[in-house]
Amino acid sequence: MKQNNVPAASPLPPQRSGVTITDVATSAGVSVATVSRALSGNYPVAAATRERVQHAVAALGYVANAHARALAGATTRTVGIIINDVADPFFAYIARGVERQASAEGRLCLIMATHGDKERELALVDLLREQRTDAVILVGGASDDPRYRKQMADRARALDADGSVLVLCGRPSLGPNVPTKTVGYDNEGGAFAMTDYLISQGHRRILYVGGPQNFSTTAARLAGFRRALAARGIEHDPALVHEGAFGRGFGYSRMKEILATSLDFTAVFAANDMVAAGVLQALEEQGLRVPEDVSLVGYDDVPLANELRPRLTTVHVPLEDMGRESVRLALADSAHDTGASSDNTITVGTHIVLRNSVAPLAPR
Amino acid sequence: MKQNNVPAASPLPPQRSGVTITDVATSAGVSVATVSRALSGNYPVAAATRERVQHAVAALGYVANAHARALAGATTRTVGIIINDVADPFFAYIARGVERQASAEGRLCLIMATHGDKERELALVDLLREQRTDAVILVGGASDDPRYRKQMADRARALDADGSVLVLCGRPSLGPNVPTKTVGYDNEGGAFAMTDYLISQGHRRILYVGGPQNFSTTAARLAGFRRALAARGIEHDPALVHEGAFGRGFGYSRMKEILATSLDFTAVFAANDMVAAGVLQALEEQGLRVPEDVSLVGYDDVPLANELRPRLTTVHVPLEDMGRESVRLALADSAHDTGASSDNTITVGTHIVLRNSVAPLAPR
DNA sequence: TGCAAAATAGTAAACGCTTACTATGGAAGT
DNA sequence: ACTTCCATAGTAAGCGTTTACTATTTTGCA
Repeated sequence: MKQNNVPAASPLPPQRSGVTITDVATSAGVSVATVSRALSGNYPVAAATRERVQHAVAALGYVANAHARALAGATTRTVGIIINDVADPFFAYIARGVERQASAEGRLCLIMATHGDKERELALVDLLREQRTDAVILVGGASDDPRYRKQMADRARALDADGSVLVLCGRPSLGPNVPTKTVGYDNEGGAFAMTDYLISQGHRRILYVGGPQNFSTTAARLAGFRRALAARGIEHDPALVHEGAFGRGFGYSRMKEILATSLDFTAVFAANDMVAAGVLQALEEQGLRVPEDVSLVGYDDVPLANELRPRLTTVHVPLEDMGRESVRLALADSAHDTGASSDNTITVGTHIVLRNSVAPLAPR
Repeated sequence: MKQNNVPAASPLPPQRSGVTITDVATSAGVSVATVSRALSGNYPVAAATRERVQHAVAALGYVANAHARALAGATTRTVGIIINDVADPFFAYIARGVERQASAEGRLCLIMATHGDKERELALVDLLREQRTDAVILVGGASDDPRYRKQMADRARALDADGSVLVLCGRPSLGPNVPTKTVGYDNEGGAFAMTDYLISQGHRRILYVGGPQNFSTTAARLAGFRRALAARGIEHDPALVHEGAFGRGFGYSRMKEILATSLDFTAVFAANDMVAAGVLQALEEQGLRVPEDVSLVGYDDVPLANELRPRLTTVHVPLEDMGRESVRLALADSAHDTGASSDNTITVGTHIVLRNSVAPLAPR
């Protein structure tokens, strides 16, 4: 079907044929400069000329070569975003915000996934650096490995030197002298509020399940959890915290294991909603009712939370907004650096949303 | 914090400083050609020289400019993917497959969202054309508007002429003479199988809810639905099919409306799992039990299906595989065009997965 | 009626890399 | 010891745009 009647020539090399601006210029009978100007519209071109150019463009199906443009011009009109996994709702919603805002600001969006591998993350930042994106947005918690931090800091500096910017979305600063922008949310505060709510419902022995170890997000949530306990004068039992991972699978399997022991608890604080879904299944399979027998809460408030039965009480995090703010902040014209530093940090709020997975502790 | 002690110079122009290959060459005391070769490794370079180059690269934090490389070389090592919405699991899982396979084949992934706007979709294809991506993957069902089809066909040809390729993932062909590749799944067959299953359970009056009108996916699913009915000699009642949209919101609101009428049905076939979730909520609010009072099935088998209660019986579609296959197919070396056309179409299978949302119809 | 100032259009120099060609030096062959 | 070859390295010509400059018309006004 792709055959025309030309006698099959020798196997063509992968010819990147492509209509160029020169073709358009020739076809319209003007110079390439004029074509460029007629298209970008940043320089006066006579109406008649512009029209001829547009006709030629349409006739030839010309579209500019973004790479040539990026090379000659100053900006690539592209932002890069690095997330763990495209299909994980936590990241997907942030990515949606990024994509929407980028698109609203006329930018394309280069997306890459680390699959939780921090070495890969470093490599991806370099890949994005090669692309000369206007910004690179790093999403989600980070490892607290010092070597890794140093390497990332180096990249932040390189990006800055290139006129780009590294924005940390939902992840802690790389240090006071590292040129980055940050949009964060109150992880510790959300965990505090949720824990306090559980306590107010009479719970004292609260199991904390999930979140990778040595990970900023886990650390912050756990800190809020512990602070709330301390604030109410409740002794902290290390046997009740079970770090591990953020997935549904981890929630399920770890809860199964715990259920096989005789650990005593009346509520479970899952490190995020996915973990909560796994925990819920384990509880369900054990014949334990939520919230009658055990209360359960999550974190993030992804749509899934509202589909679970019982509907999950959780901490709402404005994921999409975070994505939007990240690109807004990244693209904010920090050119007029009026000494008074334009704010390089945005913090969005979290709040708990009460649904049906928590019940007051009945006196036993 | 980004302040250093240098007396604030006059407002620097947005200088895209950047270490270039020339800097590396100078620093290593070799020519740029040698640096290029040492890095790409496609031409012999003395070990000692290569080492000096690598030192210089590391010392300067050099990364190649992908745009210059794309301009000079032949490929951009980038694939583009156009989806409806980054956060919709149907698309997110396909996107995950695309991202993973692209990354496995050393490609970057440019992702864009249409928000269901077909004009925007056309514009996005052009944007990707500007980027000279090695392939552009169009995901999900398509409008059957002829004008739109023609425009898309033009773009497919342009892409083909540029040495790129348009791949249709889960969407019908643009016509016999349009150069595209396709990875599809058996929409009609899945719907047929599911409907037949419902019938085998005794259901005769099955409500079909969801799916945009004049949309390829809707048409195919509905076709399978009707064919199954016909095969069993069941009269088709037009009052039972309610097209509209693919979202949870549509499923919920339309089901509410239907429940307010006296329409008679014993099972609901939701156009996809999201719609099913909405339908389920409406049913639940009405005090109807699933599957005791009404059976419910969905389509796609996104993870949500397994979180609903009852767990949703649905049609499994290997979304991630489809994404993977799309890039595999797109990047397959169709250079050795041995007359015998290498296959430009892949079709993945679907199958129904039985869970708990369907019950045999009890004789009333 | 002239002449300066707009308004337009053209020329050509980057932008940072890849790669065909060309050059150089020593190893190998006789 | 003198060619003939390799193995390396360098030169320079693009790749398709943008944009400072420069050149040519027009237009506006005295």
